[in-house]
Amino acid sequence: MTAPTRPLRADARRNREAILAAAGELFGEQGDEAQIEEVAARAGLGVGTVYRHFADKQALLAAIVGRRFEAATELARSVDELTDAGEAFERLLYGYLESVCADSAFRRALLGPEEPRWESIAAQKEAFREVVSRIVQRAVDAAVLRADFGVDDFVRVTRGAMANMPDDADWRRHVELQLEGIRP
Amino acid sequence: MTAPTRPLRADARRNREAILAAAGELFGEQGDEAQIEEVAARAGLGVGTVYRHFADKQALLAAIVGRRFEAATELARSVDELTDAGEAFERLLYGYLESVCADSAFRRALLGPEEPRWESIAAQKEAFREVVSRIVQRAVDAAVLRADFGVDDFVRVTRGAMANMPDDADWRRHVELQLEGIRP
DNA sequence: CGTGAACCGGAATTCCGATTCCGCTTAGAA
DNA sequence: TTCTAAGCGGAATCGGAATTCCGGTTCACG
Repeated sequence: MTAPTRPLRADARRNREAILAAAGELFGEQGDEAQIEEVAARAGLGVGTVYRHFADKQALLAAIVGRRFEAATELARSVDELTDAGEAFERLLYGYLESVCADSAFRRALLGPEEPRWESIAAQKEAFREVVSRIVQRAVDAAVLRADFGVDDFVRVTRGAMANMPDDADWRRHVELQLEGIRP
Repeated sequence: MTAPTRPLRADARRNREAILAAAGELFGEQGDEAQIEEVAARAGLGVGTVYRHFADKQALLAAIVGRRFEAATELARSVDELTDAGEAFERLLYGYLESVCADSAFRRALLGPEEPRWESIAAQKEAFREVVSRIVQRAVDAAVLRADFGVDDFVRVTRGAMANMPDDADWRRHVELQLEGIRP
């Protein structure tokens, strides 16, 4: 598949990071409305350079969102170490939602419908889902969550909270209400 | 304010309705992505005619969304007639959500942040909110809802459900879970 | 150093949907 | 029936953002 690509030249690698950093900030603030030209400017580069590293805007967006998923998966893995299933679940829930709250591109990617648009990060999504699934199952077994609660419900609850972002007080209140409803 | 506008010519009135009908369908299916040219085509008219009736795309969108709000308010008023406060609340909740589910432009207008964009329908929104407020209050007084439940929570819960649309099974399940959480 | 493959910058181009413009048509008052 | 203000159609224009292109620059290997 991926031909034996020789490593990037040092400056190119640096620039690539600068682009990802700039895009991370801008997409985080403005979602996909942020413009490539602005990303390039914030990275201190020309648009041409952005396009040398990413085929198109969508690819850049996907790179960012993919990273967020990876971070979320890492969070999930780390809370899964906790002995207390209930605590693991709550930490996952809030930790995940906080990361979503902080990035509107991530948020929109999650709230929007599955589109062919996000094919490229299907693997990351799946990885996250798997760990979440495990944590939810543990919480159910520990009778911290109602017996019929499943991963899909986790998705519903979190999407619900996202719909009340970015105001912090707002979504937290909504999560509290929901927590009342998903206990046994 | 509104100058003594003489009534529209018969054909113009008919066309205006055709445009609203076409736009209602298209925006309902595709949200604001639907194109004016398509609206005009479905109404069997030219784009110029659409612009003769509505200043711009946003105005047309607002006209549609405003109508949805009015319908929702009417629904709310009618369930407010019911004696049983609990039933009134549930009928409002589900009735409202069903109408939202059926129209993606309405949904997006509700899910998106308040923008100056929707100024023109502020009155309709406010009217709806007021009736909802009354119904929620009755439900709280009747101890059908937890004492600290307010209109804002109604907004949170419904936004939450919308985030899980348009799949029907999905949002209904989510509402059920939430209902568990908002009872006393 | 000397070279050339990799890179970079950013003006120019492409795309695409909203909006305008104006000559033609028609309802409906006289 | 006539006349004209109100309406209509849709090609042409505008605008704003993505993407391309290519002459000039820079790393890094010999």
